Amino acid sequence: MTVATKSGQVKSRISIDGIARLAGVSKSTVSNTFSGRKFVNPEVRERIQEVAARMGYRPHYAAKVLATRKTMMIGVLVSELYNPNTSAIVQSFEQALLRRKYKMLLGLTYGSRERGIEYLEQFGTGMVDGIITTLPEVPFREAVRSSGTIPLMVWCSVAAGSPAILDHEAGINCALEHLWELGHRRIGMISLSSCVNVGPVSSESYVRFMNRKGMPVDESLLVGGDSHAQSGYQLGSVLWQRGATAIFARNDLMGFGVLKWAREAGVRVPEDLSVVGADDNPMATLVAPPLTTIQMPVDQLTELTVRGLIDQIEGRPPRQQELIIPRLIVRESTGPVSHP
Amino acid sequence: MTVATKSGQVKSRISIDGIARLAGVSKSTVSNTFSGRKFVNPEVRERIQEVAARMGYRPHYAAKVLATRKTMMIGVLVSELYNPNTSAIVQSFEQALLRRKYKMLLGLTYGSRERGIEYLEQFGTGMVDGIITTLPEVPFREAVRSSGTIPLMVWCSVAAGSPAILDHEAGINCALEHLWELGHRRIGMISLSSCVNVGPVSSESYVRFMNRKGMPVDESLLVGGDSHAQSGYQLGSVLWQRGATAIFARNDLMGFGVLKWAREAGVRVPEDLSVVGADDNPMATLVAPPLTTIQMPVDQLTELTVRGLIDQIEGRPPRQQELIIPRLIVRESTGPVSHP
DNA sequence: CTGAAAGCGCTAACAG
DNA sequence: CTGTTAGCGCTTTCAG
Repeated sequence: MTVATKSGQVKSRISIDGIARLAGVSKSTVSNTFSGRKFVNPEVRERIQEVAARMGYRPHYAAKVLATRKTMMIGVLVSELYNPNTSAIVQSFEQALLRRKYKMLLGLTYGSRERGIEYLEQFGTGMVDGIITTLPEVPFREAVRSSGTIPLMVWCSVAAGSPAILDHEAGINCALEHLWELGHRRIGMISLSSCVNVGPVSSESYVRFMNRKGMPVDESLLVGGDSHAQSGYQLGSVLWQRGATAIFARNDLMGFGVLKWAREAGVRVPEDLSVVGADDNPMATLVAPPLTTIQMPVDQLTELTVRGLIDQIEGRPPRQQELIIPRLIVRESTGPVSHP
Repeated sequence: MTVATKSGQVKSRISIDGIARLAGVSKSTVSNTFSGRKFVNPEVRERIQEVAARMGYRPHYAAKVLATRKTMMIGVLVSELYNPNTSAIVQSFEQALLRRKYKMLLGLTYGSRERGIEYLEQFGTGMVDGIITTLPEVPFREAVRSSGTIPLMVWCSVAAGSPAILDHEAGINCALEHLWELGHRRIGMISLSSCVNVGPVSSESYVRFMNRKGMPVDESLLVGGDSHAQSGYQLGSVLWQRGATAIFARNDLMGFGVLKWAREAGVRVPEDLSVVGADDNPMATLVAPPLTTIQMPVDQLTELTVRGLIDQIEGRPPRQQELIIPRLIVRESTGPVSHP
């Protein structure tokens, strides 16, 4: 094909035939020297490479894909990048993928189911070799349906037989136990309202914990947030008014929000109020005070899901699902209850 | 092509020929009903759509690309997603791109020139219709060379005739003027050491500013950071020891770092020390105290560069370059000098 | 309005 | 070890 550039000259992207002709060999030989799949006489190989370099030849991606049925791309779907933890996940995926020579096609949906479906359908046209979705708003079965026959992995989903899942209940116990030991008895929790795919709901774990401690549960201490700082900011105030001496936010961003509210309201953390988050968000050390949190071992989780996906793409049998146990990271936002 | 799934059944991805045969029409008619480029008899069209739906047909991406030479993908290159401001940029690109039906192939380089080149070369095989790079470590000319003939836009670059650039000097003046008015005379600045493509160096602007004020400049107040919070953390201490009463960090992440250091060192912000950042990082309202900063109008910048790129892809002439003037956003990290 | 045929650029048997 | 020959699935003239 020839392309006219604005400068008026005509640049023609040279193809494998051109190189073959110029080097006086056949297409297959050129193909072989580039793919390295077959041995090519060093002399001719060099000649070919020389010509290719001179002409600025690059094997055309789509043509290769069409012939080999391999795109070496993976579609990754997340809601948005506003949460630094999500960015960390995306970044970690990119690394895990690149290690295996795959590239990442990133789709953001901003919580829109429609957009998610749209992306899945497009990915399903053979745009990618596999898909990873973290979308809470589109359940596994539907994701599979929209994407067609492409291998698909859903992030930390209980339902989908994903290769790795986080033991949320263990994480919750971990946080609650920490607070309990510091003497807190009125512990507020801000859970994530919209979390499909994630297994048992946080509040159930909370109730179980309190039962185990022989403690009656005050339902008014259990509220649902939308994952953004803003909702921590609002709910922090609510929970404080209801007499909480500690707040467990189910993600760090909301934890940041309660920290911000506390600061403005003049309640001291951790002297007056303890707060723990969850994620181990990259920013958790930068807020004031640095946030105690339940760690999410991002790299481990992404590595396992990518490995699982590639296994599936390459036809290997699925491995045992791994249950990742989160750990507590104590920083400065938690301390003993003050007894007035 | 047929694919054997692990369940033993054979799923064959149906192609346009299959649909044509089943619907009793020719390939071109099927093609036309899908692309909508030509009128197709409603009856026939419906029959085709019915068959296609029943068979789960999807036009194959690579084949279409090969035939049309349009990938509808744009490669975006950034160093990493650790800085929430970078994430905001990426997110903004995704939106601007999606609005025009383009998808985003995201490459991260972690500051590695090699990785950047590698990505550019791969993009250059026809994987994308255009490229946007924000990489400071690979200069425009080299980026063009590695990517071949693909349209390429570099983020806010002075050198590259990009459609939008930030007026850095104006931003610096803005910050400095604000501090000056608050009575600060010993103002430390943490600039970004590795910023190619970005125009005049920050320290020069600083010197010009001070000259204008008739103020001798103390070179020891000018230090270079690496853009991460850690370097703000260290350099904050250094600058404080050198007697700075205010610090201007050339990005918010470093600003967060000096805030963190100050807090640990017991220096109060803004009573003892004022700090201003630059970016208007999404996290700037969440740190304590909320950071005064020089705004980077991310959406505007991305919209302009995307528009410029698409213009170039579709052969439209380049438009006038726009100079974006950043503005000051005053929050709580700056205040009047204290005179001891 | 619909069909036939010729590619797009590359790979993959299969011969030589 | 190298060349020949078919496609991969879709678009696109160009006739009918």
